[in-house]
Amino acid sequence: MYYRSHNAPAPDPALVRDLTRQQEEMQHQVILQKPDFDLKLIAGCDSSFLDENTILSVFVLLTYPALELVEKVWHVGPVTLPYVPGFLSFREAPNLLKTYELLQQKPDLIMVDGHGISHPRRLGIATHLGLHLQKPTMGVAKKVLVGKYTEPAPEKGALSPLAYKGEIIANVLRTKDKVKPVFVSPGHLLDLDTATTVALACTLKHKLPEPTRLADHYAAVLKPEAR
DNA sequence: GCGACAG
DNA sequence: ATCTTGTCGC
Repeated sequence: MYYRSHNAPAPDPALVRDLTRQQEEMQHQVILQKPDFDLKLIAGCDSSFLDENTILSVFVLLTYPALELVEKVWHVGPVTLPYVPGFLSFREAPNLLKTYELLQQKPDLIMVDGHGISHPRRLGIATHLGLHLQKPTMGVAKKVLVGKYTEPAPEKGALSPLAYKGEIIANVLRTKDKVKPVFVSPGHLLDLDTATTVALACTLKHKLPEPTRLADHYAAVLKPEAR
């Protein structure tokens, strides 16, 4: 159960049961291994809302390791489900998948704003997208969803494991000196070490690595034009 | 039973 | 996610 403000719509128990079962089945298809790609293009994605039922999804494509922006696409669509912790993907992934189709070139890896396997059933939105696209994905979240960890050292590059049910599901990574760390986890067709290395390699002068930072930026800046 | 809870 | 004022530091 989770706490919700009194005006928020109560999630339908039957729906939650169905979505939970879907994630439990998808979980068996997740593959976590060293990728076989030669990382040349990396994508970042994020969403924002124009109103309660309209979502703006964004995908950016950057070169790696130079991190130069080569493409930026966005799409506006309706959202049906409410936000329920643990089921974010069912609310935001549909429109992100449509946006992905707009990319002229496809990335070798996708960095998602949210969690990968650091999720109750190892099916955060990054994993969900990876399974649907059959493409390597990783998640970079700003807040923890599940698991325990100790605060990493205050210097950039410091990290500590996020443990959940005896497994290390993510790395709590300090991407900037004395700034709150981010939670890096593999989504699909990737391993934790590579995800962590890439996250750090994509971090320039900000807390968020460039792919998700730019996607987040455009998700906010494009709002006026999107309406 | 009491908290915690991505975006 | 979104709503919001002032405030700190490069």
